Amino acid sequence: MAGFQSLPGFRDFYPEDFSRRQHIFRGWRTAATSFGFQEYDAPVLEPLELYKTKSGDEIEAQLFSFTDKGGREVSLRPEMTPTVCRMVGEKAGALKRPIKWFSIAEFYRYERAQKGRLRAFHQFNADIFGEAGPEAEIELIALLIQCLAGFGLTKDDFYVRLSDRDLWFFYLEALGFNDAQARSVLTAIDRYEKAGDDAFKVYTEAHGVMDADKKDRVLAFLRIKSLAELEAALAAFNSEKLTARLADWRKVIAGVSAMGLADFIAVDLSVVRGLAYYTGFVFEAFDRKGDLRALAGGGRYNDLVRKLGYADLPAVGFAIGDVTTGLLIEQRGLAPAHSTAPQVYVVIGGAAERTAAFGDIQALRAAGLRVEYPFKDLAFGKQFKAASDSGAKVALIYGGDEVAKGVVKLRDLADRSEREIPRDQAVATMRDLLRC
RNA sequence: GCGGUCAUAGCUCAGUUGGUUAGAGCACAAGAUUGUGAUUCUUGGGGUCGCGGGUUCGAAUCCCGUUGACCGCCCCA
Repeated sequence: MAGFQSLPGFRDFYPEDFSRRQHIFRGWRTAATSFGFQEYDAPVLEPLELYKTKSGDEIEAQLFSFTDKGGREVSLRPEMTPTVCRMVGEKAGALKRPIKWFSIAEFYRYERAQKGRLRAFHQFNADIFGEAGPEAEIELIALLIQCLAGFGLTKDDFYVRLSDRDLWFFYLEALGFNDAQARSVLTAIDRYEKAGDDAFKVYTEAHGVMDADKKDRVLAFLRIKSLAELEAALAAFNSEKLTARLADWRKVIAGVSAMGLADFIAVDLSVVRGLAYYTGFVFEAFDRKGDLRALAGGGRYNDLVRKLGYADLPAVGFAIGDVTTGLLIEQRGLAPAHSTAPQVYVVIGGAAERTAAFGDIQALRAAGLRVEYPFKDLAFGKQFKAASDSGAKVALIYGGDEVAKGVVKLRDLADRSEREIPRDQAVATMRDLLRC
């Protein structure tokens, strides 16, 4: 193969691919605006320091970073959260609360590409700033569900696992773990589903063998599958912190249930999410069959805006990726066939008829209809095949007889019925027929 | 960053122990068909066999390197 390849992990979007991508973006945007979120955008290139401050120096290995011609250390954005925190932080004093924003943007990570994970990908991000209570979680979880359900995906296709980092810390504290030990336990929890008992190796190396009774209680917590089980597990502890967290859990579950979305969510404390800046509820969406990577992930990050140098502003947010979402839509056969097909295909008899047709074609297009016609004179048979292949609903036929009579023949391409309409009513008739 | 599998037309693939000019289906284009589309038939364009080197009289085929894709590990904001 001569010529050039695209860079590893980067994709070309041919019209068919682009059409699928637009379908996904449209679904996300429709969901977000119906929830009252406002769209924003930001630079693709940011100071490297922004990401190091948020995630630590190790993050640089995973970034598309370089030194620009002015000697600045910069990076293509690997995520939106630090950027949106900056934007909100800069104007925090002037923004009405709650701040509900979303974006659809491309991100870049210097990682080995795998199924469902590329070096350049798009994400939908939604965040709520300025609301410390679980009302923000209810709103975002409902939006996350709608961002997938809007494509026709159901509770049998995906679900949202809900967990809570604060709850874990309070629970581990009540069991007698110190802070360093608790962090190490959470790392093990994160790996437990995949690695089994080996997940505790790091803990054992750092803090010695865990007391068998404590470990049982950690693993029991991990297996909790419902709010009722959670309440039962915590009943024995007389901890104000745990009681307060439990009250928030009841609010979230009750709110989501009242929206009729209970079947989409599962209590699953095995979700703790890798990086440590999450401060409360965390959640991830997965496909039910479990053969894809996570569809979406998010959680509360109350300290991040302050950590970046701005006001103390509570926040919760999530992101959905286009790659995994696209794979799931594809797998379930929910991808649309033609989203930008012409509505009208104009069939033209010859050179003289072409002149007549052009006037009407321009008028129809100016009226907002999607209209297509063949560049070259073709046999009628060819033109009807092309009309049918194009996905158009109707054909307008400009033959010698029609033009002479001042009419145009309108053919329904589905049932092949035909009728004549006066040329001067073509635009009005077509607008009416196609409802625009 | 580490390991495994793979790479032939736009797509899916065939190609014998190394042997002449590398094939098929689909797709695309033209014609049969100058006023009616999903059929059929005919014809056509399109390949430096991922790239580079080596072995050989001769390489799509064997060897080495390299690039990319897929799978797993690390990581997953």
